[in-house]
Amino acid sequence: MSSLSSPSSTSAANLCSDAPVAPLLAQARVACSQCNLRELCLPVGLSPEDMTRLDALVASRRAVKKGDALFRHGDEFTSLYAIRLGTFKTRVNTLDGRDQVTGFQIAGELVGLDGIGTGQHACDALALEDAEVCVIPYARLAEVSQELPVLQRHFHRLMSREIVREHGVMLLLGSMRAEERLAAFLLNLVQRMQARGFSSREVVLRMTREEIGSYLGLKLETVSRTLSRLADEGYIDVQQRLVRIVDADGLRHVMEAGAR
Amino acid sequence: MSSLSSPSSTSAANLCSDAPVAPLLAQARVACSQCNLRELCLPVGLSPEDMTRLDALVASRRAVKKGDALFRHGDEFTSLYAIRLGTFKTRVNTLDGRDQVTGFQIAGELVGLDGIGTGQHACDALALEDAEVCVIPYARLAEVSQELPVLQRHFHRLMSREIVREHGVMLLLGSMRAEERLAAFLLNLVQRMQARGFSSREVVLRMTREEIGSYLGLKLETVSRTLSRLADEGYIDVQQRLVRIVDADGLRHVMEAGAR
DNA sequence: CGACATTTTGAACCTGTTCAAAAACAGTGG
DNA sequence: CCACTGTTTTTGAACAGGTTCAAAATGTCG
Repeated sequence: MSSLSSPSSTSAANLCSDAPVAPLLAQARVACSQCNLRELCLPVGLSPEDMTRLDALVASRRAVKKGDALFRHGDEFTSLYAIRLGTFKTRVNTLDGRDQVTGFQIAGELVGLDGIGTGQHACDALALEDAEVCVIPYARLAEVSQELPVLQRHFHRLMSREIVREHGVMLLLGSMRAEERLAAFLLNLVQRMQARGFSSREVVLRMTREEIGSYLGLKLETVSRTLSRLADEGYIDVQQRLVRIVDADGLRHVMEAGAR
Repeated sequence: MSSLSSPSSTSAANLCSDAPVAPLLAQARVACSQCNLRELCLPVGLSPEDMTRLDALVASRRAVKKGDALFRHGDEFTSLYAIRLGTFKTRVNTLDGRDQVTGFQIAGELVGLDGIGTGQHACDALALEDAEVCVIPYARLAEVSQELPVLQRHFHRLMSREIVREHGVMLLLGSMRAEERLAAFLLNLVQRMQARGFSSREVVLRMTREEIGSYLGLKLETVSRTLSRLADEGYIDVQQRLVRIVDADGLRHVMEAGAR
């Protein structure tokens, strides 16, 4: 299971770091069928035979160092990326210098769907810590899913879920107050970590207050203040980037408080 | 399916109003290949032959009366809907009574993608005026696109574009001020209408100030006040629901003003 | 025409922002 | 390992944009 914890920098170390642009991992190809994220990632629901087809599809792995971009707005779209290790943020930005974090992605999640529409990526994907992704060439995925209805359906489901996830963010941005946004954010994060075998009581925030603020439509000062308030009220315990969930039900209640 | 609808429409005229649930239009099937929206809708980029396959796919039409639901949150997902006529809003709502308009859809646009993920619709789609849609059974679309790579790609593109559109809304909700939001909203609407052959100088808002407010994360009073302000400043001319764009470049400037 | 919904406008209020400064932390090089 | 520098976080105080509450005006539909 992905060592989300720790500076893992050393483990992502043995890569051929001399590759000019996309450092591909030298290590033996680990197939989807062997991956411990297969229950969360693309292969969900595939039969063993179908999974073999998928193995052939995942061309390579790629390491992305903390702070580096997996892709950037405007880059030609060729592949989707399944995160094996690490955390990413995606963000959109406008010509006039506005930007907005559109999501944080962790192991087992897919990034790059934004590029299918125009053939160019519409956002940046940046590694918040040293990371590793599986490269899935879209053209091949399209071919294979042409023959594998199960895969096609699953892929559609993934895209649809991304749309629905974004609906949720719109709800949050459009109708929640700062405390509610933070509560929702933390609960969501913990829940996703839990699905990956991590504690449901603790999260290490891989992103800065400013990045959280951008995602939640708040200023970093507000994020900081609001976390402090949630701590004062006894819902959480904040120690820098380590957040302990003291009262999850209470947090859920906070999240729903503003609605009537 | 839903036809939450009503005393199934009289004005949607010549439909077999005895249909139990979904009033299907009796009139002769008008194929995609004949539709004047084909350059905007699903068929985009299909060859004449491929278009014939698509014709076979579109099972029926359905009329939806103003105020009625095309589908509702929780309804079983079976089909996508291509809007032939009229305007819809989609909205999500939470158990605790919050809701948020996630988009306004007009002729040539597709609704229902939210349902693919779970097999149930994740939002409501409501007609803002009497409307008519083409019903596209998802199972058949999946089958056909299995054999028509072009269609598959195009469908992927549509979903991806929806994701990117929502990124834009997140940017708006997360980082724009009221005046900027309204400017962006109006410009976007006008632009879409223009692509359908309508004036780029005038729009009739099919939705209330409250609905606009929900979409833009503002209260209806703020929407009203802000429209008045934009009018005072000479960018637009507001007469109830009719908005005339007096100075489009100015509006664009307003939209970008807040960014630095 | 009358009942109801929508829109506009005003005034007080509140939440989150802005500006500012100090504290805590992380990474670098000696 | 420690000192040093730059970044991130916290907290305070004044401010501003949008909300809330309220009432009047305008529209819409039966």
